[in-house]
Amino acid sequence: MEYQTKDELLSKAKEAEGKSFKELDKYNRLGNINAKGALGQVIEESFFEYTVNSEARPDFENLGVELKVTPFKRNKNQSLSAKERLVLNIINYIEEVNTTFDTSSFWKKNRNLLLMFYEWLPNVNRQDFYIHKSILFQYPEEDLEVIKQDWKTIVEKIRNGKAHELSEGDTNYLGACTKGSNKSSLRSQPFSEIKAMQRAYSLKQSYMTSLVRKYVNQEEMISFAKAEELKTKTLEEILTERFAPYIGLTDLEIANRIGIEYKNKSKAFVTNLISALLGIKGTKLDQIAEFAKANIQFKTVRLEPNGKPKESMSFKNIDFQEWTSESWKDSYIRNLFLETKFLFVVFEYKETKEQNPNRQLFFKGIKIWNMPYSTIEKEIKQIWEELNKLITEGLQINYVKKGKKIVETNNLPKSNFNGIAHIRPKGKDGNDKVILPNGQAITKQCFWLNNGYITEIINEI
DNA sequence: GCATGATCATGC
DNA sequence: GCATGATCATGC
Repeated sequence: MEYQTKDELLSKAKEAEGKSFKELDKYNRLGNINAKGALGQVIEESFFEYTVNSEARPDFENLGVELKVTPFKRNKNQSLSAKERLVLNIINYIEEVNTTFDTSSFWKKNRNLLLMFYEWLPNVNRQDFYIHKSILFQYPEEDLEVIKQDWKTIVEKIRNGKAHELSEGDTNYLGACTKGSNKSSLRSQPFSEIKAMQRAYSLKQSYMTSLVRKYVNQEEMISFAKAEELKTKTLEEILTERFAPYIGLTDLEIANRIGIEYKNKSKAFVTNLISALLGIKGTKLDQIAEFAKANIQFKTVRLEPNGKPKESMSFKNIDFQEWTSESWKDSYIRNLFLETKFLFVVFEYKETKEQNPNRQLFFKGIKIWNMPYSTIEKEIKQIWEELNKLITEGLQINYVKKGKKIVETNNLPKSNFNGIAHIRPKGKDGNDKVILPNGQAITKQCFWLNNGYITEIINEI
C-alpha cells in the first residue's frame, strides 16, 4: 500500500515497536534465507508489503523516504552503541563527480530516513530480536553541514584520482565504506587508471551510536559548533581556532585563564582543558557531540626541546586471543586506525630535564589526524602479520640477567621493525602477565606508535 | 642519545 | 582490580 503522508508512514512504523522479527515475518523469510539484509527484507515485504528493490530512488518514493533497519547493542557498562555503520547507496565514482551535494546520489536517496532500531543480542536467534524504536530522521542542521563537508571531501578525493585511497577516517560523520570484499568489486574511477574498491556512502558507526543514544535512550550530548559557523568553516578549522589563543602559554597559565583546576599529573587535566577551551566546561569528552559522532579521540603529546617526544604513544594492551583469531580485515588494529580520528594536543618543553627538573610545559597547538590508508595497509598490516606469525610459531621469551635484575625479553617487533609501530611491555610489575594462545606466559604487551613517527605527524602542523 | 623493558599513577 | 596514560631506568 502507498502511504500518503510521512505521519501515516511513521505511525505504521511505530506499530512495529516492541515486536520481534518472528512476529513480523509473515512469509517465513527468516527461516529460509540467511542473507545479511534479511531483517530489512522482512520489514519491507511482510510489514510494509512492498517489493524489495535496489534502485537509486528512495524506498517510499512518493514521500522521498528511505527505510533502514539497523541494530544497536548494549555494552558491558550498560551504555548503548550502534552495532555497525549504516550503509547507504553505492558510490558511482564516474557519475558522482558531476554532481553537487544537492544533486548527489547520497542526497537524492537518503535525505529522509525512516530508521527502525532493533537490539542485537549475542547468542540469540535473530528472529527473537525486537524493534525498539522507529523514527523519521532528518539531519539536524549542524550535522548536515558536517555531512556536506564530508561529501565534498569524498568527491574531491575522487576528482583527484584517489578513489582507491578513500578511507573512513578521512571524514567526520559521512563515510565511504567498502562494499563487497573480493576483486570483482573493484570499480573504475574517472581520473585514474587504478581500479578502486567499490564503496558506499555510510553514516559512521560513531554517528549511528549518537543517534541510538539520543533516540533509543533519550541521552543528550553537548556540541561546541553551531550550524551557522559550520557553513563557513570545517570542524577542523573551528577546533584549530578555539585552541589558537592559548598557543605559547604554559599549562598552568591556561588553567588559570580558563578557570580550571591545575593538576600536573592528572589525566583529567587535558580533558578538562579541552572541554573548557571549547566553551563547554565540565563536559566529559565522550559527551561532546562532535567528538562522539566523528569518533575523535584525543592524545596528549609532549615534545622535548629537540621537537621529538621522548616517549612513544601507547594504545590499549594487546589481546593476543583476539589478535590471532581475527582476519586482517576484521582486525581490531586495522579498524581502530581506519575509523578513528585523533586530536593531538601538543605541548612542548623548552628546557631539557637536565637543565631544569621542574621545567614547564608550553602549549604548542593541535593536530587532527587519521592514519593514511596506505600506512594501515602496509606497515600496520606488516606488524599484524608478524605478530600472528610469531604467535603461531611460539614466541621466544627469555629471561636474562642485567646487572642485579632479571629481565624478560622477546622477539616481538621492535621500533626498528618498519619505523611506524612496535610492540612493548606494559604491565603493573613483573608479575602482570597474560597467557598466549599456546599457553606461554608473557608480561602484558602494548601496541605503540614510534615517537619518530609521531614527530613526523606533528611536524606537519 | 636512543631503544627496550619496567613500573608508577590515576580513574573507573 | 584493572586498563590505560605516563614516565622511569638501564645498557649499548
